[in-house]
Amino acid sequence: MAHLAWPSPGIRAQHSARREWERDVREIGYRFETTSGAGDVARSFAHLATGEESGVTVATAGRLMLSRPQGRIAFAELRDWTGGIQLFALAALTPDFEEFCRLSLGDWIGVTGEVVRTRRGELSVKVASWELLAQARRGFGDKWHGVSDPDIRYRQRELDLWANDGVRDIFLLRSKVIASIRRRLGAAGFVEVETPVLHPIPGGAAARPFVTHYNALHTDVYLRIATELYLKRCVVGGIERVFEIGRTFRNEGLSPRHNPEFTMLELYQAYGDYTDMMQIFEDIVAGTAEELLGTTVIPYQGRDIDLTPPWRRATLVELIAEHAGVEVDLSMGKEHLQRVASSLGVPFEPWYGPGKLMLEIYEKTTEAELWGPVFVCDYPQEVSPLARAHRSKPGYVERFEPIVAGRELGNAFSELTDPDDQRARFEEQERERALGDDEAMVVDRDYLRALELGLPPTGGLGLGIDRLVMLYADVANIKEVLLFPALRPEDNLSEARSTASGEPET
RNA sequence: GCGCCUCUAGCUCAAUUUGGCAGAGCAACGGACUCUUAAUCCGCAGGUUCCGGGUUCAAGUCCCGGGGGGCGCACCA
Repeated sequence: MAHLAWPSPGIRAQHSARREWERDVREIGYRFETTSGAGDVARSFAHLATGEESGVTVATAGRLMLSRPQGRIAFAELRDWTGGIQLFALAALTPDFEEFCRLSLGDWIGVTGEVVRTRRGELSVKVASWELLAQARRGFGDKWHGVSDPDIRYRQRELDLWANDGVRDIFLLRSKVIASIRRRLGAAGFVEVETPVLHPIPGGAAARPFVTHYNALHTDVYLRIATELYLKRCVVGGIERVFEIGRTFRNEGLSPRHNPEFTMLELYQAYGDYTDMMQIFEDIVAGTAEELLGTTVIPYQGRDIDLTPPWRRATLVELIAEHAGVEVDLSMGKEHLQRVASSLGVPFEPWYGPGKLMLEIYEKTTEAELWGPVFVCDYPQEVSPLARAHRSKPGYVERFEPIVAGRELGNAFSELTDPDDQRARFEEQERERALGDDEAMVVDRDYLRALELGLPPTGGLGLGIDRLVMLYADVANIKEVLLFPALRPEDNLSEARSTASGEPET
């Protein structure tokens, strides 16, 4: 829907009376000490029989989500992040009973009282005292339907978190996923580090960066598009098992699967190669599923995904043959692969080499068909400037992408360790940039100097945390796993309107 | 960036095949009610139908332009 005008007439009219009430009648507490969460109370007294009074007094706080005043008696539902519990108020027992009945949905209150189960069987706190902690001057949407408008849900996530069941659970799950990965990697001897977000030149991936300006140095800097090069410099420095979970930024369009800032795990292991990385992928993805969801077979968008290791391993060439029905190989040469691409309706630029052509064919015909999980192995060197040449297949590198539900979940390779080879690859990238590839890499001399100190054989991987959480949470849109996804700013709307209506821009 | 869909009260949704007084439920506001479970009942109020033009006696509805969002394509993880 359209953006939300504020303050809207409805809001003003609805709440002027309540502002009076708050100012004149009710103090807002500074502090409230709870003995337990609302949901914790519900769980620990679940055994109470109908009509039974526990004799135990608790103090708990949260938002009022339902209110059913009924004359000399009132029921309400208090909810906090542990769950919910019914409140049971009596005119004869509850202080300021009339005001308690006037509370609005969404108001925060703290209550103390005995835990009882009502005659109708609902576990409740019998309110012996209560305190207003904050007023909700805006509504929380329909109490049955919540708020379904995605624009409101994403722009006002704080409202969405209360109004729609399950939203908060996704973010609690996300937190647990990241905690679980940290724990697993820590147990495997990996050290977590933090490398710069502001890069003098963007590197480690093929992507367009965001540019910003560093005043003190009178120079432009780039928001990182990957953590890769700094992390491998850590390995050169002797941090043999290193990882970072951090935000990376890519200056590209929004989609249900892309946000310009996203969270990536990158990990590097000295003395390892890409086969070690496959094992780590399986351990993280299946292990975390087992730990948090209780199973390695998870439902996703109406189908099951079996994450149980070991995952299928197949080469890019094999999978293209399976799904596109064509035999391809780098040895066929550029012209032949162009003809194959044309016959499949795959568009390409004239400067694409055989490797880029092969990758395009894969991405247009095969990738989305792979339900997986499957490790797609052995990419053309041409499209993998940081990966080490395959030990037995000329023209290819030791690289794989794990594909689940038709999507790349990450990327991994046996790292290129030879500084001369790396320099040549960077220079090749610069030639491609000159030909029109604005995502091609540029020569990173700091990185080359590091390689000249000696990088041992190293396996590395990247894993998109947002996409992993999407799988676990069974959601199709990345915005569902980002608390505050990128949206067009509302502030631009009035400006856009005046521009559209013919007023000159300033 | 391109294509398709969509936008009506604070929220969820109605409004007859190009058109004929813009409605309901919930929330809010006033009242009744001593065991409710989306409580119920009575009353009251609530609108720039996303914005700007146009066609028409008459536009939420039809046409043009713009904006937000969703989905798809493209690019990427």
